[in-house]
Amino acid sequence: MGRQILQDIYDRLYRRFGPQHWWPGQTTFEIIVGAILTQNTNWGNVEKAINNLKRAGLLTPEKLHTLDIAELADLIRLAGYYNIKAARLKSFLNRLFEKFDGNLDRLSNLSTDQLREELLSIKGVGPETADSISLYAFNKPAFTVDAYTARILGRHRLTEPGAGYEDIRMLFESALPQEIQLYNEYHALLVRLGKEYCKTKPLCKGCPLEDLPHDVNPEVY
DNA sequence: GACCAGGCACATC
DNA sequence: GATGTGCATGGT
Repeated sequence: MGRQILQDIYDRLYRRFGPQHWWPGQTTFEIIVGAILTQNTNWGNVEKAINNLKRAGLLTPEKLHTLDIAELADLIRLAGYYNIKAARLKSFLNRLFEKFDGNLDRLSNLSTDQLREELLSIKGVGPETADSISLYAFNKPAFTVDAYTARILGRHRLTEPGAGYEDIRMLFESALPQEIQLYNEYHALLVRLGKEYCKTKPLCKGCPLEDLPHDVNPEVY
């Protein structure tokens, strides 16, 4: 199963939606912070929280590393789960300063696999966050899977019902050329499709994949 | 006033 | 190894 259908889906999405210009964020560090703050959270709220940090002049590794965790939690309140996320940002920063001298370039020098392992060993960084940081902050070819991706593939019966994160990631990475720009655009397009047509309550009318075999029974996913 | 959102760690079976 | 639960805000 493979290359052909995944390439076809990509082509359909790109023709419909065009380039998505991800990640929405200017600096490497801003992308990392956004990746942690957006865990199970609406992106609009994340932007407000990031703007709070920007306005306070705190959106650098040094400043956030020094900042009191309670003050950090207060600044990111609008992103939800603020106590947990403050702790997660801190655990990333603690690793960055303890092992990499606070220098993001040193993290960037790791190989794709090494970086993935390093990120996954940080408490609060799971597979999706690790891959989105690898791909969008450090330009490594790590295909990023998210809830929309799993839902879309599941509804079109392109994955087994019990497929996990790694299964889906390997599906894409083995079927597609390992190109950073392709991975970047594909994930962003799947999110775009998910937001517009493939929420838990599906709106299949007008979906660019509407004529592919699919099952919108919520029991399936 | 439900239901949802670009997850993750931890407990329990 | 699979499944359930807490974490929290603002938008629809």
